[in-house]
Amino acid sequence: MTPQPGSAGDVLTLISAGSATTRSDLARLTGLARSTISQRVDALIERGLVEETESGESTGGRPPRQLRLHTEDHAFAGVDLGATHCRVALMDISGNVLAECEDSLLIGEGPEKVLAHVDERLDQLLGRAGRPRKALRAVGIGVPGPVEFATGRPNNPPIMPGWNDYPIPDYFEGVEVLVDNDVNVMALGEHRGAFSGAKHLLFVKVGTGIGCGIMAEGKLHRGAQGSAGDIGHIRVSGHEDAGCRCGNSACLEAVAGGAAIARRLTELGLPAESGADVVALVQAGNTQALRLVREAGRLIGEVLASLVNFFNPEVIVIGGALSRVHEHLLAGIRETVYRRSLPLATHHLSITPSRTGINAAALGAGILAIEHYLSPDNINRIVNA
Amino acid sequence: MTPQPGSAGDVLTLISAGSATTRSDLARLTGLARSTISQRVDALIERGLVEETESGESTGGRPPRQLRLHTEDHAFAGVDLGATHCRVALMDISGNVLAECEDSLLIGEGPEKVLAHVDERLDQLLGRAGRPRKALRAVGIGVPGPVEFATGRPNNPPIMPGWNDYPIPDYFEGVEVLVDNDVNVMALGEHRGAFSGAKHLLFVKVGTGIGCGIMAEGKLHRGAQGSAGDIGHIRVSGHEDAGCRCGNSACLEAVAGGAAIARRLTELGLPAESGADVVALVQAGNTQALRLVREAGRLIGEVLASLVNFFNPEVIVIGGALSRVHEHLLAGIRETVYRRSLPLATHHLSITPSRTGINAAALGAGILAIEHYLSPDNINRIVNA
DNA sequence: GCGCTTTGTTCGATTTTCGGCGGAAGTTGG
DNA sequence: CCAACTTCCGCCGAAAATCGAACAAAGCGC
Repeated sequence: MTPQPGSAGDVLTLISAGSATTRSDLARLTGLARSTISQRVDALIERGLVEETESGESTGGRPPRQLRLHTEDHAFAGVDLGATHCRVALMDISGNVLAECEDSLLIGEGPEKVLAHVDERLDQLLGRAGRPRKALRAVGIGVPGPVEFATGRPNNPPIMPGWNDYPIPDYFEGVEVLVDNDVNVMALGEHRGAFSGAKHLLFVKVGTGIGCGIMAEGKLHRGAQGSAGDIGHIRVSGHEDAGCRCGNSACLEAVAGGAAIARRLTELGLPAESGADVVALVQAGNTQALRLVREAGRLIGEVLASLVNFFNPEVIVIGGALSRVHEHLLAGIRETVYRRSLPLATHHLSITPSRTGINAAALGAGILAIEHYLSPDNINRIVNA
Repeated sequence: MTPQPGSAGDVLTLISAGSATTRSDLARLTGLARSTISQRVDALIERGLVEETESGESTGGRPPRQLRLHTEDHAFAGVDLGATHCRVALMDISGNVLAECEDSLLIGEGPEKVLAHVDERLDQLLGRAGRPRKALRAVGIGVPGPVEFATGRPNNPPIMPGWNDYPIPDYFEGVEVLVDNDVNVMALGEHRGAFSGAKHLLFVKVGTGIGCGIMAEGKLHRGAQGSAGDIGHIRVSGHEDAGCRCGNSACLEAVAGGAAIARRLTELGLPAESGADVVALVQAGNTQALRLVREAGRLIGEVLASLVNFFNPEVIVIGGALSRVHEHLLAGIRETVYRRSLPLATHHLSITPSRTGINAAALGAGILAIEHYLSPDNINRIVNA
C-alpha cells in the first residue's frame, strides 16, 4: 500500500535530486545495506530509469561508479498557454530542454483548437528530438486561470472563454497530463531551478495581471479551491477610483498591473497597450514610464509586505513580463516590503528577479510532469510491474 | 532510517486518529497481512500504548475486538502562558483533560520564576489525577511571542522581557518540551478538535493584539523564521494616524486590537483598559462599544480578505478574548471578507467562532505534545527499544 | 444444532534484507 | 614498479520480516 522507504522510488528520488550519485551515497542516505541498494539500482537500470556513467573521483580507494537518470528513453513536455501565446518545451527526464517552440495562439479559440495545436507541436518537437511519441510519459500544462488540479479542469477562468470545466487531460490519449495555473508552475520551476534550498517561496508574476505561486514546505500550496495565490485582487489603499474587471475597485491588478500602467501612460499621452509596451518605454529611457513602474512596485510591495508578515517566506521571486525591467520594479517592491514588514520576517528574506525568464512557465510545467512521473509511488508501480 | 510503512508507529497513528478500531481495519488500511498486524498490535499492547476493549458489533461473523489508546500509563500537559495568566491542562494520551488549573501570572517575571510556577502546577495536577511524575511524557507550551520551534527559544518576543533566546525546554528535566507561539497551538487545537476535515485553516486570535495560526495541508505552517501568522502588523488603509508599538502606523493591531478599542472607548468617555473591559461593555449592551467591535471586525475582515485570496483556506476560526462577543465581531469580518474576496475562494469558506474557547491554547499545546509523542518515528523508537 | 461469516492466532514457507567475504580498481608511499 | 591500503561492488549464506494457509474462536440466522 504505502511505499517502502528505501524503495526503488525513494532511491530514484535521491538520484534525481542529486542527493546521491553513487551506490555508497545511497546506502549512507537510506541506511540500507550496500547489497540491498545494489539490488534496487539494478532494478532501476533494468527498467531503463538509471544509467551508470564513467567512474568518478577516487577518494583513496576504488572509484565509485556514478549513477544518473537515464535520459534517452523518456520525454516530457511542458506547455505554457497564455492569453495570446503558446510555448512548448520538450524535456528529458532530468529536465534538460531537448527542443522548444513558441507561437502566437489565442486561448479564446477554445480548448479543441488550442489543444489540437499543442498536440501537433508535441509531435513536431518529438520529431526534432528524434524520440517516438510513445517515449512521451507526461505533459504538464500551465494555463492562465484557476484549475481544479486533481481533474485538470479550469474553474471559471476569467480569460479563457469556452474552457470552463473542460477536462483537458482527456484530450490527450496515452499520456498523463497535469494541468495547473501558470503562476503555480512558474513557482515550481523557479524553486526547483534556483532556490531549491528554500522551504517557503513566493513567485510573483507581474504581467498584464498579477498573480502569485506559493511554495510551502517545498510543495505547491494550491489552497482549498485551487485558487490560492490570487493576489491580483487584493485591495490597495488610496486607489478607490480604480475599477477592476472583477467588479471591485482598488484591486492591486487594477492599479499596478501591466494593463493599468499602460492605460495611465496612454492618459499621459504616451500610447501603450500592454505590459510589453510599458517595458519598451522604460527600456527607451522614458522617465514617466519608469516612474510608474517604480510606483507599481511600491503598490505590489505594500501587498507583499502583508504577505511576508503572514506567510514568512525565505524568497520572493519576481517574474512576468514586467520583470524585464526588474531593477525599477524591484526597487519599489523592496523599499515597501522592508519598511512595512516585521524585521524578524525580513531579516533573511531575499527578493530577486526570476532566473528562468520567458520560459519559466513552460519549464515549470515540464518539471511538474517530470516530478509526477518520478514520484516514488509511480516509480514503485513501474518497477514492480 | 526512515520508518517502515505499516510499522508500529503507523499502526498506532491509525488507531489514534480513529481511522481504525480493529485489527481488520488495520489490515485493510495498511495492506499488510492479518498476522503481521496482530504482531504489531501485540507489540503496542506490550508497551502499554494500546488496549483492547470489549468486543464490538458483529457484522455476521465473529465480532472484532476493539482497540484504543491505552490511557492510563501516560500523561501529557499543555501550558498556555499569556501576558498575565498561566493555564495548565493535564491530558491523557487521547486528549481528554484529566485536570486543569488557571492562575494570574506575569510573564514579565522572567523565565525562571514563571517556569518554576509551571513546574509546581504540573506536580499538583499530576497529584490530582493520581499519576506519577514519570508518567508525564511530553509538555507543550504556548507563549505569546515568536519562537524558534526547533530549539524552543523565544525569538525577540516583544512582550516577554527576559525571555529572549532562553532555552525553555532545558528548564524541565526528564520530559520532552515543545514550545510554540500561542496562536499556533490554538490553531492546532481548533483544527484537531472541530475541523480536522479541513486541509487549510486559519485561526485568528483577537485579543489585546491580533495574531494568526496557519494550518496548511493539515500541518502548522511556521514560516522560514517561525514568524508566520504575524498579521497584527499588516497595514490597514485609512488609519495612518494610529501609531503602533512596532514603530509603524496603521497596523491592524493598532486599530482593531482589544487595546486599541479600549483606548477609543476611553476617549469617548467610557473607561476601558483591556479587551476584557470591551467585552464587558458590549455584553452590557453599550452601543458605542458594539459599534467599535463591529468596526474592528470590518478592519480585520479587510486584512483577512487579502489572506483569503492569497491562501484560500477552507475555514477561518475566530478566537481570543474578543471572540466572546463574536456575533458582532464576526458580522464585521464576514461582511468585508465576502465583499472583498474572490467568489471562488469564498464559495466554500466558513468563518466561525472558536469552539474551544478560553482553553484553546492549553488544549492545543497539549495536543502538540501528544502528537509529538505519537509521531510514527517516536513510537517506532519506543517499540524497537 | 448446524452451516455461514468474520476475527484472530499459529506456524511453516517465502521473500526481503543483512553482512561478511573476496575480487576489482583505484591511491599512496617507498 | 610494487606492496600496502582504501573504497567499491557482487555474491551468497544467514537472519529477519512478512505472508498465507490452516485452524480455532465467536457470533448470526435458520
